[in-house]
Amino acid sequence: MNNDDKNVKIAKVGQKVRGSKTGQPIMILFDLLGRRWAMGIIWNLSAQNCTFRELQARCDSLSPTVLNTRLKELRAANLVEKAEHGYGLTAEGIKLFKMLEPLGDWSYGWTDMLTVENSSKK
Amino acid sequence: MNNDDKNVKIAKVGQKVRGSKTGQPIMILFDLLGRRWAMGIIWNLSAQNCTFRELQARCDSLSPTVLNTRLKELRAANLVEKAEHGYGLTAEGIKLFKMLEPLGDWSYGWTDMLTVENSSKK
DNA sequence: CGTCGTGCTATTGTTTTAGTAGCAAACTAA
DNA sequence: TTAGTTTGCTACTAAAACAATAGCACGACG
Repeated sequence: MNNDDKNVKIAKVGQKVRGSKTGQPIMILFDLLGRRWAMGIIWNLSAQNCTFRELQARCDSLSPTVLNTRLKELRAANLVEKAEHGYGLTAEGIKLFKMLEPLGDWSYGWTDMLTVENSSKK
Repeated sequence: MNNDDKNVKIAKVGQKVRGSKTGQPIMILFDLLGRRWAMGIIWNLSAQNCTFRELQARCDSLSPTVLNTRLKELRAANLVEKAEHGYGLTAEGIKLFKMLEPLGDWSYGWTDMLTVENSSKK
């Protein structure tokens, strides 16, 4: 079961990340989070633990291929783990979420601003 | 010059995002930031304004195709704008960066933990 | 005039993601 | 026991995103 995880590409410090060759921690993190649905999965799991299919439903029916890939990556990154009821965030995952949390409120004002801009200009 | 921006796909509130059909602001944001180098560009611009090529160099020589696409998206999202010296963050972009900033410190501990884990668990 | 740096497009090939189907294992109830 | 569900996940194919490289139009400078 853990053998699969060996194939998951999570960069180590100093190693090349997909695009980034500097290997700075922040870039490794951005590389991981900058994959489709990575942050969405963390966001949804923060609300409550989910089974594979629940998570899939919450993430707008994303394909199981991608969900499984993301889960492997996030588990390899020690942000997500198998829990009682499906999957859940690890302690580190919760810490990360706490830092992302403010984005939730901010995003409302941000999208409002975009809407106003788009409708007012010309 | 602004005509190009019309083709940039940034979801409006309530609209479908690439994968997400819920159209929640936070998912729109995650969709935008969850594209390659989006957060890396914001991170680099927070340090100082950069010309197109400087930014390219800082972002590990990412292809101009992608850089230009990201810049269009981020400008459409009102997070990045043309500044005196190349490109820079908007006021909103700076706010966003302030929220991402804690990730920088945290990521060091996080990658350390991963390294220890990987080397200790056979 | 040449030549330099800038922002950017075009082209081609590779990688990622989407979309769908379906299977093996665990559980449920008859 | 056996049939039906649910769960986690793999296989396959097509579409989209991205990488890599070349190079062009423009303005500044000599």
